[in-house]
Order: sequence, then C-alpha cells, then structure tokens
Amino acid sequence: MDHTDAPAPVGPAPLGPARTDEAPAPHSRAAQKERTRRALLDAALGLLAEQSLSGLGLREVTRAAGIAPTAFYRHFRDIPDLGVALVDETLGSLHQVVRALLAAGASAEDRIADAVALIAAHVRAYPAHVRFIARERHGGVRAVREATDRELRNFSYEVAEGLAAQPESTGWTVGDIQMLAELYVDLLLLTATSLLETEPGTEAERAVLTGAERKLRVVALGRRHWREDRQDRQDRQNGGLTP
Amino acid sequence: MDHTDAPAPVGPAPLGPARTDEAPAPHSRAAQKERTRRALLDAALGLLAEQSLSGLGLREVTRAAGIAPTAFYRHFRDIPDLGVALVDETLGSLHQVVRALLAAGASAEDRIADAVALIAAHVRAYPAHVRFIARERHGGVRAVREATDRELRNFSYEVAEGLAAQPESTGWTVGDIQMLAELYVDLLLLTATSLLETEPGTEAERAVLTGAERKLRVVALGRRHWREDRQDRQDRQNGGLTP
DNA sequence: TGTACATCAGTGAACGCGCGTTCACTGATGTAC
DNA sequence: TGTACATCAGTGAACGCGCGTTCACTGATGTAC
Repeated sequence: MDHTDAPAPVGPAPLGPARTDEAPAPHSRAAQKERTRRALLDAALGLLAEQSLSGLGLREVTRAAGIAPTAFYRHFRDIPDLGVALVDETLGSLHQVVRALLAAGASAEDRIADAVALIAAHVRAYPAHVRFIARERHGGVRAVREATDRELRNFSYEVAEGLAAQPESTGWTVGDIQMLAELYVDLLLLTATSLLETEPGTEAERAVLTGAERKLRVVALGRRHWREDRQDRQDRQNGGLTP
Repeated sequence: MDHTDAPAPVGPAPLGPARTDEAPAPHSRAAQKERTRRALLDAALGLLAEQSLSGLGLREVTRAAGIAPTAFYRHFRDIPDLGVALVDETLGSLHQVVRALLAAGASAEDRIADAVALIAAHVRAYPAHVRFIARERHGGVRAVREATDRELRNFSYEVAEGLAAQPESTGWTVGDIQMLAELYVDLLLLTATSLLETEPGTEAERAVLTGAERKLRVVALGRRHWREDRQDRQDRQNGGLTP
C-alpha cells in the first residue's frame, strides 16, 4: 500500500541534480508529512467501518496509525477537521464516477446497466469511503454533515448539466432537470449503500443490482413521459373538467 | 404532553373500589417507572439532535433526564439498548402514517399531494424522532442500525401490500411491486430528512415539498408505463433487432 | 382496617480508566553563506 | 563542498476530567394475613 523504497518520478526528469523547488525526494519533510497524514486518514477510515465519527477518538486514531497522540495536531485541528478532509477526498474520487456515468451507454437501457456497473465497481474498490459518506451524510458532526451536503449538491448540479445536454431533456425547465438530477443522485447513493451490506458475488448482491436497475428504469420511464403528462395536467386544469 | 394529574381511564370503569390488576394509580410503582423511562428517552432524543448515538454518554442522558446515573440500569442495559427502544417507538408511530398514506386520495395526483402533506405533518410533529431514524439508519451502532433496517423493510412490505391492492398493479410481478414499494419508502424518507433541514413556512420548505411531489410524479408516471415498456423490451429482445 | 414484611426504583460514594490537550524536548531535514 | 543555524514533524511525560460500572443503601409502594 505504501511505497517506502521506489522514488516516485513526477514528470520528465531533467538531466543534472535534483532541483530544490521540484517534487521532493521520498524522505523529504513534505513527503514524510504526507505519508503520516495518509496513515491518519486510512486509520480513521478503517475504524469508521464499525463506528461513527462522533464516537471516534483522537488517541484511537493515532494508535491505529502508529504515531504519538500529540503528532495528530501537526495534521488536523481535531477529529471533525479530519472528517472534513475525508469528505473532500471521498467525493473527489466520486466525481470521476459521475463523469463516467454521464458519458455512459448510448441507449437509455445501456446507460442504466452501465451506471449500476460503475457504482458497483466503485463501491467494491472503495468500500470504506462509501460507507463513510453514507454514515456521515446525516451524522452527528455538523461540519462533516455540511461538507457532505455541499459536495452532494455539487454532484446533482453536475448531473443536471449532463442531463440538460441530452436530447431527452428538450422542453424541460431548469427546475425539473435539477429535480431529476437529485433523484438520480439519491438513487445511486442508496444503491451504493445497499451494496455495502451485501457480499460480492452473492445472491443478495445480484438482488440489489437488479433492484437498482429496475428503479432507474421506472425513473427513466417517468422521464420519457414527463412532458406529455405535464400537458395533460395543464389541459385538465384549464378545462376544469373531471376526465 | 404528560398527564400528571388526571387518572387515565382504561375501558368502562366498574363501580366500587379500584381493582389491583387494572391501570395503576398515577403514583404507582409501574407508572413512576414508566415516567422515568420516558424522561430518559426524551432526554436522549433531545441530545441526539446535535450528535449521534455512538457519541452519546450514559451520564449525559441521566443528567438531562434529572436522575442519578445508576438509575439508568433500571431501564436499559446500555446506550445501544436505549437506541433500539427509540427505533421501536419511532417506527411504531410511523406505521400510522404509512397506513394513512395507503388510504389517501382517489386519483394518482391526489395521492401524491396527500402523501407529501402527511409526511410534512409528521416531520413537524415529531422532528426529533425523524432525525434520529435518518441519522442512525446508517449510523455507527450495529444493533440500532439493524433494528432500523428491519423496521424499514417491514414498511416496504406494508406499502407493497397496499400497492398490490391498487388496480394500477394488475399484471405486475411480486418482485416489481416490492421494488416500487422500496422506491416509495426511500423517497418519502429522503423527503422527511430534507424537510428537517428547512424552517417551517419558509421558501426552502416549499421548494422541498414541490420537489418531492415532482419526484413522486416521475415515479408514478414510470409506474403507469411499466408494463407496456416491459412488453417493448421483450419484443426487442425476441426479435433481436435494433428498433 | 392495621400491621409486618417484601419488593425494587432511585441514590451517592467510590473505582479505575482512557480521554484531549499542554509543554518542553529531540533530531532529521532544509537553508544560508 | 563544508559549516553553522533554522525549521518543524514527531515524542513522551504530565494534567485534570468525565466516563461507565460496582456496591451497599434508602424509603416509598405493594402484598399477605
């Protein structure tokens, strides 16, 4: 997991001696500090599998990271501060997934299958991160909750932009597209969370995946008939008649 | 909220002196114990507005309830045990809401408006309970998480039964109805959670409510076109043609 | 109804423990000349 | 290149504090006769 030996080459190395203002040597102060920071974040993520942030202790984290309790303060102000760092990290990696989702499959049906597969792959690759977000989205630490909310809102904006670019969205209001984007983001997060509670390769996992696909299909269908329905409702309202 | 004076009449009171195996007098041991239990649950709910269960202290709860720390053990084994009691209480009250939802409005559009109004009323009447469920559904205390999951699954079964009884569900498989029920339960819970983050009577509250109605409308639309779509997909698959 | 005894919800002192935070420190890395 | 000094990530002792849990207790409520 950590590379203590191999020097990490950053960009094309120029001839001659290492320059001082470039990527630091593996044992430079900055690199060592970064390595300890990672150890803290990873230790916290591990411990958060079984508890939530508001019950996590500073000493507990440093013990798991293998450093003295006091060294914690070189990296974070307190536990909530570490939590916000975890949110940033987690949702940064999720942004890539969102972009992949928006670029996925040609037909509506393909997009659904691709979306579920992408989510599943991400959950299996970063289970601790996903669990952390699910847990702290409504958790007991205000700063972390707000950071998560903010990031998820950004996701829904990003998804909304993607949806707006699709031909299926012609004639839709901005508000309706945003509403749809939120619906998709919530559904995908719910799917991710349910997946965490199943073992890979089991019957239960398949059930969650097909369930998620069907839910997305219901929403996609609703989307397809949205405009005609809006027209119907307007007619009914203007006519004032019971159909 | 609590009736310290008036004796609670249970059934038609017979003439003559109070019977010993009947509803106890207001200062009977059982009544007093129940009152203290309530004080503990209410104190915990209050404290859980700002933190999560895994960070809640036994002494903190007894202090807020106005009793000695040691009296806690007369009512609960530990904090998780109290958490499970809160889950039972909260989701018991929610069952009434679910039943009301299923009995609501005649047209699809009416049902949506009624559902959102019922949820909103419940959230405003029991904000602490709703927040507790949202927070601990994916929280750090296993026993509570499992209790919540179990109860929410029961909800989805109840909703599925209700949906199955509707004419719109003819021709649907049991699995598809269950899937739809889960979708509705998740949507309503998400709506409830979002409502908690808005002040009653504000613009933000209205935005959440109309957003929720629109999301439910998308799902209802998808539901209406589900069977024809299933037929389409089967045809496409059997024919093996690109449409 | 009156008396003697049993029950048990709530008390308060005491315990050992791990917590978060402070502080002066060490010694490797970085910088100036 | 070599030397002298500055920086600063990580250390370890120490602190006061609130925690969960134990225990023997008190005294009001309940029960038997």
